[in-house]
Amino acid sequence: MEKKEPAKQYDRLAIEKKIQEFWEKEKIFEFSWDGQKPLFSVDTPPPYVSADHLHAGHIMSYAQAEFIVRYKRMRGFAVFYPMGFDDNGLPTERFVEKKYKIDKSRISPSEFVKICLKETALGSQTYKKLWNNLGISVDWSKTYSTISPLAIKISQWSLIDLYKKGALYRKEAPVLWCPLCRTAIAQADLEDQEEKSRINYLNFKSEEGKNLTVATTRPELLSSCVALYANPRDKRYQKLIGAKARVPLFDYEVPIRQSEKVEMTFGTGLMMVCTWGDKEDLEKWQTDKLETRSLIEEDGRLGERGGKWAGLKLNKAREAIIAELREKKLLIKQEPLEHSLNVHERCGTPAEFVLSQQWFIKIADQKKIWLEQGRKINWYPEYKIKEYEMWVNSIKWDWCISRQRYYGVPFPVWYCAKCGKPIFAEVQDLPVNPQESRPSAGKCPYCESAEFIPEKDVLDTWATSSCTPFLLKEMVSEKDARAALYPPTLRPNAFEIIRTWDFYSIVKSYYNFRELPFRDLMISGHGLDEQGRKIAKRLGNYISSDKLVEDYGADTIRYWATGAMLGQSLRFNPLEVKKGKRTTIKLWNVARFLKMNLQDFSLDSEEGKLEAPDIWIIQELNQTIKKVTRAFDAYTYAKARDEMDDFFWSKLADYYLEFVKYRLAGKDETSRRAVLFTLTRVFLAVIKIYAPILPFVTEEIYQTLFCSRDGQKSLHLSRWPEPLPIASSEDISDFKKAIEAVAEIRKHKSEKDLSLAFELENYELKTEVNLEKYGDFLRKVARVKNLSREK
RNA sequence: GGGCUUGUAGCUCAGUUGGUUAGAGCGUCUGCUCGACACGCAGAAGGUCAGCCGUUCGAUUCGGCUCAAGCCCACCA
Repeated sequence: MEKKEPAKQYDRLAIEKKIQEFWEKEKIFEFSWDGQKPLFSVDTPPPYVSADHLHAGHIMSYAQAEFIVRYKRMRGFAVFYPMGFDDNGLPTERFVEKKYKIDKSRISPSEFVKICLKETALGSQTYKKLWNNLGISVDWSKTYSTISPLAIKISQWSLIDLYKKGALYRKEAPVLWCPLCRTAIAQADLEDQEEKSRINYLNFKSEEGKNLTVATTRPELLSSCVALYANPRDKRYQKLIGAKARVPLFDYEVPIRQSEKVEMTFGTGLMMVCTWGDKEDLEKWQTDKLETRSLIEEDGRLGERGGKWAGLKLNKAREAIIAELREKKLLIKQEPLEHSLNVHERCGTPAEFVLSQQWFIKIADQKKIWLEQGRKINWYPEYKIKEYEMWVNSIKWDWCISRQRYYGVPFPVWYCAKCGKPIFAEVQDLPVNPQESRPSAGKCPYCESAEFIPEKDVLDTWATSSCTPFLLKEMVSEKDARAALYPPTLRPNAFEIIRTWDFYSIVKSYYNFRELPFRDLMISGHGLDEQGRKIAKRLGNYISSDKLVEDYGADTIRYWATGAMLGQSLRFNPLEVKKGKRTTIKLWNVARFLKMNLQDFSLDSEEGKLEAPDIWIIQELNQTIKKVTRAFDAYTYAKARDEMDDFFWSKLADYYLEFVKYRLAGKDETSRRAVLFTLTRVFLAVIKIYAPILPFVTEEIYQTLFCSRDGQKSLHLSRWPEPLPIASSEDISDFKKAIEAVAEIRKHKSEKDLSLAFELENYELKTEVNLEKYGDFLRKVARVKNLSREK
């Protein structure tokens, strides 16, 4: 690099841009493996296509993982850091529908898919730009898309493998259904939402014609009622158990049954069970083998059984039925009720149960295995495993993976037109789209028929992304590396996808390979606004990530991201960002100082004689290196940053640099050389320990000052610092008294409103310092002519 | 109702394997232009470590309870 006097002010924009281009041009972060180095591979969350929602929280989460990546790279690991884009499935469809205001009934599936693909390409460009600006050291030659042929192939293979192993099955059952998205969904796709509703007391009739009042929040399901339940200990209803009741308005009989689970104090103590209004209904229906009177259609309207209300949407039907009940004096009363509903997390629509044929992966019966596998993973922070365990324990049903949508990974299966049996694609034919091809065998292996019906459903988006641990290695051509890259070392992600991405990955890796999907799991928290609220556009507290990086600079924003311990949420406050900016600039200025003094100096000459401050700073540095290393090893980047700040600001900048200025300006060449030797080595180590957090400014300094001396093309390819050897055996344990003395004199001057440069005529020290040893040093550093000890 | 997390300076957060005066940054205040840095430097003020009870010679730290906040799960008849 050309030798030029650095600009007086740190030009953050220009330098970050320059460094970014340098990394890209020189392919600094490209994966290469010699078969020897230990590998460190990262299974980064493939973000969704819609990049326009990115904010401080995303920056925080990706940066926190990236600190570790940069650290590991410098520790000598061959880092494999690919990036993926999740552009498949429902989230993408929802995004495209909204953005283009598309009514899917008026557009062909292929048209729609085209738009999805276009948006996907746009989205990945946005991400690439942002991550580059932020200094996320991804190997951009290794990117995947979850709708790419490779991803389709892998996730189809995984399914076929699961089918062969008996973990995948198809059945007709009441499944969780989103009436808006018109597809089956899984338990993990549900979210709670508080709802203010009403509980309606309405009259059934007993066989004797007496009123049986039942409380229900969902009168629209009346025509799917299949039983009433009472608690066997409830004296009011004991003699009714086994008898029948007549359903109002629809006038048919249902049995009255008993269950311990019925809360006697809730409502009237009589519970109406429908097929199917909620989980409880489903359970009773299953265990007591109740009649099936399915009602809700796939579009969320009442079906035929709804009588004159058939075809109405559920909420309309509810109002109409309540009106009729009221009119016929069958409605006794209404009470307000607050409860939470299970809604589809993608669209907020209350989930229903709809009877349909779907594909499932067995998970509900193997909770023990999932818990065991979970415990084998290293959780950072450790307590987050509780969230996983709680989720596993709350699983009620197998994982429904078929979606009645068209943008996604197709199911690799046909059904025999004659015998109806599923015929899976051959592994060597993958990827396949059954709608565009036929089974390669040509005929059904069971009945020899040659007619097939292709499966139209696509896979749950998580059924693909849960394959990323074994998809990643497929991007590498070297065979040995492939084998070594599975399972990946680290998975970093935010806590809300523990129950989806992490859990499903554990399931898939277990079924497919009897392996863990990753070794370490880093769970990040959320970025919050200044008041501690979630960041959301509708709250008006949203600042785009592009703007954040642009306004504050990558190093500064990254520094902010160290502010939260792993797993904790972090508020974004523009004022808080200051410290990062100051640190960046301070590093820059120390580099200028060093460069100024190095101009006429060759470091090829000998070391000089180290003096007490030199030994002291090296000792301090060595302690710091150890602490920072330990902290990064434990993924506690916040602690690492604290340690380096403490050394750099309080030891190096505030003290050491002040201690040595007189020696640098002085005539004693031996002393001067000792300073320069110490300073270059110490500062190089400082640059290196800051490199994972502030990669831009440290690289710039490395390039201008250290590149030729340290011998690496980039700081980020250089070796992590080891503690420096100290040749001298001089005991300097009393030097901290000298430091105290300096502080004392500084304080004295400050109290007297004097400049630190002001030379005191006389000063009597309170600090017990060895003046014979450090008197000269103190007189020069603290600027006192006559220095003595207080008597 | 259950689980997890959090509660420390005005604000954002460290910390304490139980031990003299509890730390940082931001903010505030007082000063200071020494050849790295005013995007700076030196200093100061500011805390019943949420509350109560226990264990202990000693508790901010350990245990129990209470209160408050956040997240998740359950409740949805």
